[in-house]
Amino acid sequence: MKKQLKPTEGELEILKVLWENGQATVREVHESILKYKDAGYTTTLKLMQIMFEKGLVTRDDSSKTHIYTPNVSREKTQNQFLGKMINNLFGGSSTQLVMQALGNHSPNKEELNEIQALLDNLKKQ
Amino acid sequence: MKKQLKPTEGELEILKVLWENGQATVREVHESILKYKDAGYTTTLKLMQIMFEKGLVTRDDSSKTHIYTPNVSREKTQNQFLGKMINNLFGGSSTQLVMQALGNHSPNKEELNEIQALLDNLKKQ
DNA sequence: TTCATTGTACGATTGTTTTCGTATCAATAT
DNA sequence: ATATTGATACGAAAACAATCGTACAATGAA
Repeated sequence: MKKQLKPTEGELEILKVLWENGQATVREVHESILKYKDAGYTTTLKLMQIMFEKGLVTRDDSSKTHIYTPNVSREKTQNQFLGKMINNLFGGSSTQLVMQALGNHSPNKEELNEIQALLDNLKKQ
Repeated sequence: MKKQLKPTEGELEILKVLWENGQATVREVHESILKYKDAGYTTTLKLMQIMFEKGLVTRDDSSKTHIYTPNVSREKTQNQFLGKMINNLFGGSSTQLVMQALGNHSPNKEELNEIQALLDNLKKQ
């Protein structure tokens, strides 16, 4: 198993769009990013090309407009970042991270129930 | 209120040591980092000097060997990174992050109780 | 056909972070 | 006194990330 490389900040923004859409063209990704920040089209393009070289995405270049697909799972990437964070910032304790996240970004009733359900499940083991 | 700048990866490693020890010399920080990765002493030194310039740490240079103290709180930094992560990787849902963290780094019984307590508290509101 | 539009490729520049070599100073031991 | 040790300062290079301009190809409309 090859160790997955850590996407950069900019790459993450692109992956986010790809994860949400399943796949996308450069144009689509770019439009999506434009909604919240300024950027040149070729900048996004270049980044996506680099991501392709790195293996973070695959692409279908059978037609003129290439279609990109994420090649790393959102879950794996989430865990990668969570792990780093737990180590660097929470002294290795995932519980600390959970507590801090819960305390600061209070979930609503429904979400609380979801978490409760998961918690119950963990307790059973 | 001045917006706190986001420490880099390397800066975070140093802050980690400072947070754990309350304060430390360059030598101490460096020894600590050596335990898990290779690095030159002057590299650590330079980084800490830069962090001083940025205001991430303060230092007491009254004696030859300077003593560094963190100048950003661990909590604030944690939240800063949590927030970024929730946005970039968890579609804005802190609950998703919590679920993922709980599911993948299972806490022990005691920790489960801690979380339960916090959860109960949140439910009351 | 010709022109405008919409794409990709890619080199070059800029900016940021990390790394390291060298100079230098202070304290201490010989 | 001088050499050694352990510290800081700092410039410069290396590595990495992001940005952009320009060239060029394909497509479709006039």
